[in-house]
Amino acid sequence: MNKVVLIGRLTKDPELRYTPGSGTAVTTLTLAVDRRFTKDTQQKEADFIPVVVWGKSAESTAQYMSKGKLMGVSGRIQTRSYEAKDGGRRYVTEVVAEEVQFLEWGAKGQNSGEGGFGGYGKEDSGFGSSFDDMTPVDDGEIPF
Amino acid sequence: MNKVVLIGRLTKDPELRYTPGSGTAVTTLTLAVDRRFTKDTQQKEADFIPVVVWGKSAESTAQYMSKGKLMGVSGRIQTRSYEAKDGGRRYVTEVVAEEVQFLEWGAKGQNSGEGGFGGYGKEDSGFGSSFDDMTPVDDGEIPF
Amino acid sequence: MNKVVLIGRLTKDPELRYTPGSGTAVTTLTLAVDRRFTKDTQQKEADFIPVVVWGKSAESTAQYMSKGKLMGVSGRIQTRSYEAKDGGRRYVTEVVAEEVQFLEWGAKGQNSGEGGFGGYGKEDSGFGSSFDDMTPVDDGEIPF
Amino acid sequence: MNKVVLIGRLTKDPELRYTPGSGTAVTTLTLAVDRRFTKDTQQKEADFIPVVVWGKSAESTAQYMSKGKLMGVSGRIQTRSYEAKDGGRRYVTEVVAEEVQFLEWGAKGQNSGEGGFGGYGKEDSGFGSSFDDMTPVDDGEIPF
DNA sequence: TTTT
DNA sequence: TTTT
Repeated sequence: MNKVVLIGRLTKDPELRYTPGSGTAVTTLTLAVDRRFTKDTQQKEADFIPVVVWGKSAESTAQYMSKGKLMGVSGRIQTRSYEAKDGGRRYVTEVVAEEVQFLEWGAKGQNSGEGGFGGYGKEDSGFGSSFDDMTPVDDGEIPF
Repeated sequence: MNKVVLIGRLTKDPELRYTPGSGTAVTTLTLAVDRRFTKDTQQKEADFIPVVVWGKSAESTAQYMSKGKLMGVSGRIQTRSYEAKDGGRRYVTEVVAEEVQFLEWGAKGQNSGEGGFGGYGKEDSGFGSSFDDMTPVDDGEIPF
Repeated sequence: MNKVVLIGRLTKDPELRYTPGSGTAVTTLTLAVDRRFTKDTQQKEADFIPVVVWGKSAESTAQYMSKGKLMGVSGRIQTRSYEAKDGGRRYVTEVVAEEVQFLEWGAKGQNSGEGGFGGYGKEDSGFGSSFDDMTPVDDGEIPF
Repeated sequence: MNKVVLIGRLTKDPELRYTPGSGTAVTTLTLAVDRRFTKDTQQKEADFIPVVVWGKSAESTAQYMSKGKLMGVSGRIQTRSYEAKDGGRRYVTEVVAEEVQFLEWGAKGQNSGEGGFGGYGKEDSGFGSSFDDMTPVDDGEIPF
């Protein structure tokens, strides 16, 4: 059993790539998730969690999400390792999305300033989109 | 282990009560949670999940949430039974919230028509509020 | 978003049926999940959560699980209603399994008394089985 | 919202330490969690997830869990960074336990061979222990 | 109607 | 650096 649910904001615009082999879409992003217990002595009050999205959802995420937008993710924790430039082994722990839900909309460039929208609600005819059509892909194919 | 996470919309305004004994606040509501696999033959495409919120969060929920607003809930599934008016035993399965997150704001009456707000985003100075200060209370005290 | 994870014990042997239409296997069971906060004044210290398992996992569950065995389940909460014999509408809230994990093994009849096994560990060559091949089926097909 | 549930086996005996400041107990361990979709081409079929347990549960975990034992954990994902010996910044993503459940028992040294116990079931008078009395502690206090 |  |  390996289950994760996150609600947080993108720290940057998501990055969409395609695997060299099968050409599967894969989007990477980092979610800033606010902590509940913000002790005053605790300087950092959010966790910055790396997320990987595969398949059609990867493309939707890259299209509709951008820096600062709110997003729900469910999935699992994955660990992998790679060789760093200094020859050392680095260990990566990240969340592989199984379902994504857009809680605020807005592509990159939108909503930046004078009056773009950005809310998510009745007025915007927005609704939480939920995707689940991701194709898990072999680890070896990850292009990063 | 008994863990639940939901994101959904209130089907009605939340109902705030206080326990007869200790006077603890308790709010009940129903979340409509959209299903992911909407097969065309499937007429109902949401689940309507009863949620109970205790303590300070109960009051926040009653204050800031209303019909149609989007809300995140984590908690656990609780079952209990009661005697119906016809003398039969009824079994209730509901979610007891441990943490609530308001993904859209707006009290009852707000946002109804001409131009109230309702979005949740930077423009609205909105941010996802997360509460966790609920006091679990004895089953017997539930006033419904 | 609608996610549930449970670890609990079967209150009875699971019941395996097949849908009239497509003949899909469906197993129903109830998990007794111990509560964490057992206040002394609280007489009931477990929740009894109805679970539905579909497809190949339904058959595995019926085959390997029995009353008292420990089981992990992940899935989602589903609500539905039906007409009771007295003509009244009854509302059901249950967990639909997406993944099951057998934490103790033992078919019905096994492990009952003089020395059957029942543990789950190295000695039993047991390992946690995890299934995910369930076929969601139309609500209307549920044969109960 | 930041929720995690894991069921997996300890890759090594857990390590119990105490924070220099307040003397709070903290146990670190790694859970090997089997993946569901084991594609044949995929050499690694488990994720190795670092877990931190605080407080009284830290001591229980160190006392009752050991290499190979099966354990359930719920909690949240935490990220932090530290300076490596080579001067570079390293980023750590780990799970902070909020609840632990021992699905197999056995201290270090026990269950090693000829006939130690290790199962978890009626025969062993075992029952799933669930702890939740952990005291979250300041990041700066983590002694590693 | 409940499990250890 | 990994468990069954």
